Amino acid sequence: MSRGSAGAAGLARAGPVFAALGEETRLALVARLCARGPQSITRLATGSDVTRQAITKHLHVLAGAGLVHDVRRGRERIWELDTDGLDQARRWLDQISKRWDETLDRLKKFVED
Amino acid sequence: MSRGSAGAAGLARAGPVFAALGEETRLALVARLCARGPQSITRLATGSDVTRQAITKHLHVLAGAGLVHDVRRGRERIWELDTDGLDQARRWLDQISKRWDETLDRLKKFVED
DNA sequence: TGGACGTGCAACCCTGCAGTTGCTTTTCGA
DNA sequence: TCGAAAAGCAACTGCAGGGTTGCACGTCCA
Repeated sequence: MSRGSAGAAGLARAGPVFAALGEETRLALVARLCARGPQSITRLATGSDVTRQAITKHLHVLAGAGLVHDVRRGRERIWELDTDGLDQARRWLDQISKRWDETLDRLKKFVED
Repeated sequence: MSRGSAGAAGLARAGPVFAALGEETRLALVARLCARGPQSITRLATGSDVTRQAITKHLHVLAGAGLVHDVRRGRERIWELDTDGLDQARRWLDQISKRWDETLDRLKKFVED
């Protein structure tokens, strides 16, 4: 595979990221972490319409996709955003858009001949 | 929220896009459309490990998220990529990354005082 | 005009997973 | 040291949605 992050490998990496973000509660979680900075689980759960346990599960999914990571602080567990996963997904979208344009150009030339 | 596409409105739009891309079959479908250009349903189904009907459902989900659109041509229905949806998702990711950096800077200054 | 091809529609099965409840463990502070 | 706060663990429920099968409908062409 010599095609960069839009190939099979990049797809395999971007998949879990999109899957993680493709859920309203998790997307809201990411947005909240982004807006208000690193927070504990209970803090994230207050004001949310789901249970603390649900939040915990979602955070682990996000962590699995490389979107967040946690730091223990006393009896608390502080979660904060991880931009690496976001960059991964963005790069994939970039590549797809670019290659799509190239494909259209190729088809256009092919038709014109 | 008057902050552009990273706000609640942008989140509401980006959600379906991520949800659509957050499924292996659909992600592969997008990649395939990107690499080989516009194709009919049966063409997309051949070589895939799922049924034509499954492909059809996935295409409708992608269309709902503004990622693909279809054109009838005789008895065929040709599907092609729609970069608008991709751009939408990319803008959301951009905003999140940027605002996250700003948040970290704010927190840093707050701690240093 | 009839058969082959491409697609649409509807009912159905079943797995994954979001969400909850109840309990235990760990840590802080008075 | 003891109660409260924060989080972890495990079992359970319910439903959305991915996938299939079967059949009907339009379209092309020999």
